[in-house]
Amino acid sequence: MPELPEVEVTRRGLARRLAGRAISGVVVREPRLRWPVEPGVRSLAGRTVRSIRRRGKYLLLDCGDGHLILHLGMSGSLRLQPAGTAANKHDHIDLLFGDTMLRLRDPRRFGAVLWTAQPPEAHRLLAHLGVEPLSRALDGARLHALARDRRVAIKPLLMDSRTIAGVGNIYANESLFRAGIRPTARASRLSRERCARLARAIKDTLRAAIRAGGSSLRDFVASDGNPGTFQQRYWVYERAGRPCRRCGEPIRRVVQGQRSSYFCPGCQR
DNA sequence: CTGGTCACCTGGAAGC
DNA sequence: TGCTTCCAGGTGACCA
Repeated sequence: MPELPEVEVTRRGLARRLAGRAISGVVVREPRLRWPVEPGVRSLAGRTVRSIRRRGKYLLLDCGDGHLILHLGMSGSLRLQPAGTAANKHDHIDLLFGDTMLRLRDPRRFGAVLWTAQPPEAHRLLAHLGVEPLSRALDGARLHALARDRRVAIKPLLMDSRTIAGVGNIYANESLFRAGIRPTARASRLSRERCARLARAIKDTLRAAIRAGGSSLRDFVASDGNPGTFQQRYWVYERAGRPCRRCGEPIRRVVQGQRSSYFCPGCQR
């Protein structure tokens, strides 16, 4: 579920409450996530969380002598609750901070909790991530350069984390609508101008989603337990057959790389 | 290298 | 009501 905006909303909520606080205990109820939760994670008590950063869809908790790397997969959420709150099904891991705890819930268990003593950017899962979409590094020229020699369609390219980090299925679809580009357009055929438009659309879409608290379709809640509302503003995502909010033509659905793509045949070329 | 497919896992909705 | 099938915010591994 969580794409960049949901991870960023989570990060901001956690940073406000946890930065500078010491881990007083760790509870691992279910270590079978995307990768087994390493035994070392159970012995983090005593360390202080200095800061919380984000790279793509990864959250990085700086603990001084190492980083805790968190990923929410398809169905994960991180909530701050009073320590001692009864655990529900799928509440796999708690990080205790005195009277507060950070709790990972993840029904599908595609998420990850990893520890690394190396700089996190050097970790094998992060080392090959592409440009941060909200950074200045992503602009029309950069996107044009990334797309220029690629035979794939633009939509799967946007979702390829080695190219751009953090754009998932919802926001790839929504960004392409805003840019007026069909998801099936071949990346290499996009003009410099259309790439500039798309780069702006990606940033505008992600920023608007963050302001709305992210999207909550099934599972996602922010660290305070509140759902996001951006799903109410979708132009195309999960709107197949319904009229385009701009021109009225029915939204179409096609499948690319086993993921659903949605577009308006009138507004997107 | 590239592009395409499969696998991992659970739960909700739709179909019969 | 109950069973079956399909689908879902991700991404590493594997193949040609």
